[in-house]
Amino acid sequence: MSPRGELQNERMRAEAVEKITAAALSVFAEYGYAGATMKRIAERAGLSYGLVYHYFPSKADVFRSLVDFALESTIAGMQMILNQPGTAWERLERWSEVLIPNALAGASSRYFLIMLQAMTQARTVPGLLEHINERTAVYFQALAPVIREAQQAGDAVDGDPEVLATAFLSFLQGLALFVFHREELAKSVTPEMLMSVLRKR
Amino acid sequence: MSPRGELQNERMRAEAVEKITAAALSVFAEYGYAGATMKRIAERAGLSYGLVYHYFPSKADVFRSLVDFALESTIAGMQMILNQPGTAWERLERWSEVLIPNALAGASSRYFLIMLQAMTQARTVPGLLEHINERTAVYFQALAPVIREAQQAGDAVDGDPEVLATAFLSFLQGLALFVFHREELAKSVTPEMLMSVLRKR
DNA sequence: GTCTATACACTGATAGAC
DNA sequence: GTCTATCAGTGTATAGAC
Repeated sequence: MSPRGELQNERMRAEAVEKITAAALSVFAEYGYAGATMKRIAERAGLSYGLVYHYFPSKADVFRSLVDFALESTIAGMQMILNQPGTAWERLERWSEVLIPNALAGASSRYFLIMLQAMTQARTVPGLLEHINERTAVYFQALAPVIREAQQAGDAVDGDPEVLATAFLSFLQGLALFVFHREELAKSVTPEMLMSVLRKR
Repeated sequence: MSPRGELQNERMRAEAVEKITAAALSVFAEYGYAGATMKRIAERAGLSYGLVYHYFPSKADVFRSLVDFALESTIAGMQMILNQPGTAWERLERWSEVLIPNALAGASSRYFLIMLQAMTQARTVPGLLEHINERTAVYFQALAPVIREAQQAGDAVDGDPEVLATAFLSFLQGLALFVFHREELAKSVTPEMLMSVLRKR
């Protein structure tokens, strides 16, 4: 029997981590941080209990990695869209059109749930709250100037751009929550409704 | 020593239940259902561990009583305001003006957090999810006709009234979430912003 | 790299004294 | 009515075999 190549090992590891991450995503979204168990994550991943600890030092670290991915990928997506050409209002509209399906359907909707779980009950995870506050600040830093630009163009309603950004993001997170309980209704909410928070009357 | 009167006993019980409820409200809001412990609730109430179980059969029951109070009191408040005289739009505005401060400040803001916790991670509490879905249906049943009336009067935007109600309530719940992380910003959100979701353009 | 078995701490709930 | 002590169950994390 020839020894496994380093490349093959790397692939096995990547696959295991992938399985654990996917399972953890669904378990945390469903049960919350405290309610989720490592046993359940291992089962849903189809791996043994011990192996999860081979790849992640602790339950908190599994959760942190999910939160980080959720934060970084949405931030990257936002910045990409907001930096494209077009008027400020058009760029905000384009972002909404991406955001709404993401928050309400598909795999990425789970990440919105994870963020919700993290924000509501991750006080027990050391440093997580600070990290979230730090990274979500980026949303405001990126959004506020665009909103201000839209105000100057006469498209967006008057008011503190950061407050408007807060309203916008709150609305979005709230929608992700309602998908669980009123799925059909929540999925009928349109990007236009989200934009109505910012639109000049 | 004269025996305690029945009246005095009743008062002691009411006081203990009050203390437990207040403590549980803050602990559940802070840690979530699974993360909260009966020990912590007893400590925060300033009572012994055993006494909590003397008044509540289980942790789930403590939580359920909070969720129930949150649901029933907001439903009662909503129905009272929506049944007052005035145009449909005026009544919706009046409700928003009550809702925003409630969701964002004071003791009742905690109840919004409890509802959030219940909706995100109360799968483990038997029957709770069904109960929530049942009772929140009342919101839609009460809101939809008023929104439809406002549409006919030309004040509210077109679209399925239930979907609009979903957007409205999602926004509100999302705001309650952001109070924890961006308190000053969230508190600057106005009833007018909430109403913009429904307003005809 | 993957697994099973186990140590150790914590939590929900109960029993029984005062 | 209020308390302390305790039981049974569960959960995180680790050890060590293959």
